[in-house]
Amino acid sequence: MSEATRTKDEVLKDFRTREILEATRRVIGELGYTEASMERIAQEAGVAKGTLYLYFENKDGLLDQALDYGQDELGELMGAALDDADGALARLRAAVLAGVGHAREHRAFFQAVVDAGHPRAQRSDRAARPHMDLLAGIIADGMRAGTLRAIDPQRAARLISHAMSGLVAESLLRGSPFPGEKDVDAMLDVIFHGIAVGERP
Amino acid sequence: MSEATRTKDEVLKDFRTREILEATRRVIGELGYTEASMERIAQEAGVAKGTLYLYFENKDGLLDQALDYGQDELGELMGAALDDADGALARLRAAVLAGVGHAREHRAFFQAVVDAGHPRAQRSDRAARPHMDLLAGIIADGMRAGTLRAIDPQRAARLISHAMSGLVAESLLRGSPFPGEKDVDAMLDVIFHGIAVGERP
Amino acid sequence: MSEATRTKDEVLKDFRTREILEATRRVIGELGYTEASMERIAQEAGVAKGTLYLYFENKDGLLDQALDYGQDELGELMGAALDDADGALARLRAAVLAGVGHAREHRAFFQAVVDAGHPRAQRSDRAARPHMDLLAGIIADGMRAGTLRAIDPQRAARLISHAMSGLVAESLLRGSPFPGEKDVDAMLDVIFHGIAVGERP
Amino acid sequence: MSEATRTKDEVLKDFRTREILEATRRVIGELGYTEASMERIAQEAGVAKGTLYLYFENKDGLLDQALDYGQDELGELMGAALDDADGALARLRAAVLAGVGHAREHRAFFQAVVDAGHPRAQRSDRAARPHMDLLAGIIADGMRAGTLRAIDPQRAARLISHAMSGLVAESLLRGSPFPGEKDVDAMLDVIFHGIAVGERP
DNA sequence: TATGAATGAGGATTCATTCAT
DNA sequence: CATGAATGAATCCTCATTCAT
Repeated sequence: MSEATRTKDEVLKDFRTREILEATRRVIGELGYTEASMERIAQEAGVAKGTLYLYFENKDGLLDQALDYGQDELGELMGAALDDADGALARLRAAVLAGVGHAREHRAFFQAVVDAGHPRAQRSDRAARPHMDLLAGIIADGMRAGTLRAIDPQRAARLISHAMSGLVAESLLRGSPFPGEKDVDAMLDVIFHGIAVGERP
Repeated sequence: MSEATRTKDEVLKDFRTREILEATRRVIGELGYTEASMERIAQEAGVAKGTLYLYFENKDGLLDQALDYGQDELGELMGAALDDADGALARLRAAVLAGVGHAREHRAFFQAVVDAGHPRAQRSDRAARPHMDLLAGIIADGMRAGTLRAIDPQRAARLISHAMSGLVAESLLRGSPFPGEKDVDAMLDVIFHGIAVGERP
Repeated sequence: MSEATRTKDEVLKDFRTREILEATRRVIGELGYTEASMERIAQEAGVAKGTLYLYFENKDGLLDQALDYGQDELGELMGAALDDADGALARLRAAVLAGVGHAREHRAFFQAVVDAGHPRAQRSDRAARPHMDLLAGIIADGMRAGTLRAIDPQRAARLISHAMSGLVAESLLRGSPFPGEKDVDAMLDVIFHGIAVGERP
Repeated sequence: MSEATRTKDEVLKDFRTREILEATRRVIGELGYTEASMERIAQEAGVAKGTLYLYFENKDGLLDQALDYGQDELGELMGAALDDADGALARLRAAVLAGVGHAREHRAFFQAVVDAGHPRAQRSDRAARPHMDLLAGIIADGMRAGTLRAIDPQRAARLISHAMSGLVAESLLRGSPFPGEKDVDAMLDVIFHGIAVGERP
């Protein structure tokens, strides 16, 4: 009942919370957003349906937090991938590859995390998405370093994010193989160097 | 009488079909895909629930056709916008502006139409999306004319499409003003000229 | 507009009425009672759905009259079969064989016609079923002629009717071959001679 | 605790299952098969609509099991009635009286249970009806004991079953008083001793 | 009279949420 | 705290019936 106990309880609570969020992600990744039910999530998390309501307000809250959780993780993954990369272009490439790798693990869930147009995304509390800030940061750095043209980093970051999302989405849509390095490089080639011929503005 | 009558009936049927599809689009645009109910769509179309089933097999069929209808309309709008534009870049710009204009009218519905990752999109019979073919065509022409670099037109078209979608999505997400010419141009600037400095490959 | 015309109209009306009743019977015979819809009946009769309501009050009325129609026809069929038969037992046998023959043509419909327990039967205006009166008549005659024991003709007639119905029902239920003469004779053997051994009361 | 609890839960579950089945029977008895709705059954059982789906797969499953439940109960009732009866004829009479008694309690439901021609009966998993086996057993015994003629026990059992069903059905149809001992005896008199005069085959 | 498009009440089923244990 | 049985609002869909043409 002392401080230590309370802390232990909180740790436990955090642990359970995370477990449920990861179960939620797995279910969304497997069944898609619409088909994810509380029943199925509870099953996946190994708890009873009612328990979900001890940790989350309601379904909306659970899904929103699962999104946020995914956002954070995606941001961290992309951030971690930067360690080995040098220069803005290489760093952007590493980040995107990490993002696509994340998508390979979580499929449908990835869409919801990245896609700003997703019905759920519009309701989420959190407008800022960490991985976008990360991309924008790299771009801003690149501009300062003279590697990149003077452009709006936020805009460019969004563009890259949506391009990455689209890459994955297309493969899901067509049932074609998951995008590999070649696909990512082809996409980045356009974003890095443009499609036009001749002088740049 | 038979022929005339049949034709008249068919015209009427087509008219009603279109009315229902447009009502469906409005409802999707307002409530999103998941929340669009047959009840609500019927209300919006000014018909009874049962009437929807005279024109469409079931809910899936209605939503699928609404998507196709949106796809076609978007393709036509973008195609029509090309008449006044000269050169690949100008034509791409015109097409994207037309697409964004379409989105202004239909908001959330636009997402479903453009977004390949949307759950519904994966079920639709139609894998090809006309507006993508259109964009790819412009790019291929531009390459032949020497205005554009040698790239994969399909990939580039997808990139532009997703960028366009993302542009709109972000404004919906943030509640910020709808993207105008300035935003489109900033986005296209990156795609046209790339973000990198220096020699192109 | 004169009497002749009205008569002609009436003839036409009767003709249509009969056509619809026979279509109804075919549909019931094929799909069963529960699955028979106004749509399907209209289709089978070659008229529009609305037309059914010009000839019958509503679905209940149509089904009831179809039952009555079947009752009358069954009675007539069984009556016609008596011409060649001599003696009460032979006449009963002929009647039952005719009834079973009718059932072969109309299957599920027959059940509804004969089965007093059928949900519909309980609502029908007509309590008396002609074929029962016919059977009762034969029995009464047989008693007068000394061929049959002194029993209640009505009760015995009902018993035979239900036995006949059961015979057909079992074959429908088991998917076994339709009852033939052998099955009918085995059933009648019991009713004619009883199952007991020894003196009769 | 685990075993005891599980047992207690199972007992409770069985109890609820039975309650719902009996409610179903009451509703069928009152409204007939076709008109029995899940809504109404839930109301009768004093539970919510959704609860029905915790105990039964769907409507078909519920109705099927209600039939089976009725079949079993009827068979048990008829079986129990045999204890006090001696000799094949007396035993058959006791069984039929028990069957009619069961019908008095459950009226229209009884029809569905006994009537092989009922649409539902044809779908039920269970082709064999216990009370028929019981009757057939008595008859076979009687034949061995020399009390009954050499006949097909199965056929004779079916005949008796349908005769019993018809007896009840007629009283329902006519609104006449429920069949009493006198009616049963009159019916059995025919089946026991036949309607014909003179030598038996 | 005949039609068949339109209607909307009604029915089966699902699933987020609650609450007694 | 945890459970999961129970709930009932909400949803899709069918089909008997009506009515303008």
